[in-house]
Amino acid sequence: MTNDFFAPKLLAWYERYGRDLPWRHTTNPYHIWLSEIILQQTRVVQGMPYYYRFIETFPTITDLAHADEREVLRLWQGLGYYSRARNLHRTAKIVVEDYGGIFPTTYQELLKLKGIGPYTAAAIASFAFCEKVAVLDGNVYRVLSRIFGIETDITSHAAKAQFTQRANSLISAEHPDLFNHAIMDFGATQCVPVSPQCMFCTFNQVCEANLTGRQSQLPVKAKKAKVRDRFFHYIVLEDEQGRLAMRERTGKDVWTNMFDFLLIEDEQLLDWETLSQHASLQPLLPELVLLEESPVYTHVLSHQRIETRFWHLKVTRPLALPEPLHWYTPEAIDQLPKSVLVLKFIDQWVSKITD
DNA sequence: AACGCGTGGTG
DNA sequence: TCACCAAGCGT
Repeated sequence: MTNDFFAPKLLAWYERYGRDLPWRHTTNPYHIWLSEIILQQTRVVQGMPYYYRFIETFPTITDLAHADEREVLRLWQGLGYYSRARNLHRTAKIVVEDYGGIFPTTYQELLKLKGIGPYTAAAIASFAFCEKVAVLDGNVYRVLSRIFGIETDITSHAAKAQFTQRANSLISAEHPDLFNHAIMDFGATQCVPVSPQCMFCTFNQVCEANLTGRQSQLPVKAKKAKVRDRFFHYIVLEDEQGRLAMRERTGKDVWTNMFDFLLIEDEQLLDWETLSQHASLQPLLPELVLLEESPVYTHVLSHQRIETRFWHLKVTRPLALPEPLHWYTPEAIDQLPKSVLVLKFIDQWVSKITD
């Protein structure tokens, strides 16, 4: 199929079958930026409520810039990939402080901002400023690899260059914004990864994958590495006023700047006999009574599988906590950003104390 | 330049 | 149970 034929056909499909999504009714770069960050590696249904909550809580980028990172992370809680929230906040501050609150308007300028890579820069540039630059995301890889029968491994750098070129050679000059919305929507709803209904596809007479029955083989994608197994023992200290000892995570591990409990990690799950000999517990043990040993929670991330047991302990006398732990009331805990793993424990703990 | 970074849904 | 997927980015 010729290049000239592609865009009109795609746009005709979009006009009829495109989804009606809130961020498609605006050219406000702040709203578009926010939606694009939320939607990175995230389904529309999962991101939608977060989009509304952020717009409501931070109506302008200035409001976002003036917030505490903790508040931003708390609002992001449950969405995952939390560096997106940290970078969102950093970039909001930079735009407000260094750009006078005015979002950069070109692909090249947008690329300089933290958290904005090639995909997001193209999305904002085209949707907010109608720049003629093609987006390249998982949908676009899939659609182009199938229609044009491209067998390059899409995780490779060669593929990135090849598909970028191809997409930019196809993009509509009159409606680059609509074209980008359309090709992603087409991938998301028609040219789906598994069992696409090619019978009803507007491209089925020209699609290389359909014509040769290779839908399930395209796009070609290298296998991911196996996930790592980890074993967490969370020591949950509760004082006589019903407060819990929590700390902010630091470093480059998962859940940076989010809150959890005193953590003992090992190569395997340990029983209390062994766990209680751990050095970090020795100064505390004389003041502690073991209340409950939770079942094992298996928390699966894209790259790790974390088996966790929570050890709920009560302190019998006022206790000076070792840094960086601090006591938090249930109300304070609610305001802290927490991983879903920690949330699961907190939720059953709260339901227990409130009967 | 591979790898680390979440969560929830699906077949 | 498991592999794979969902609008990627930073290092």
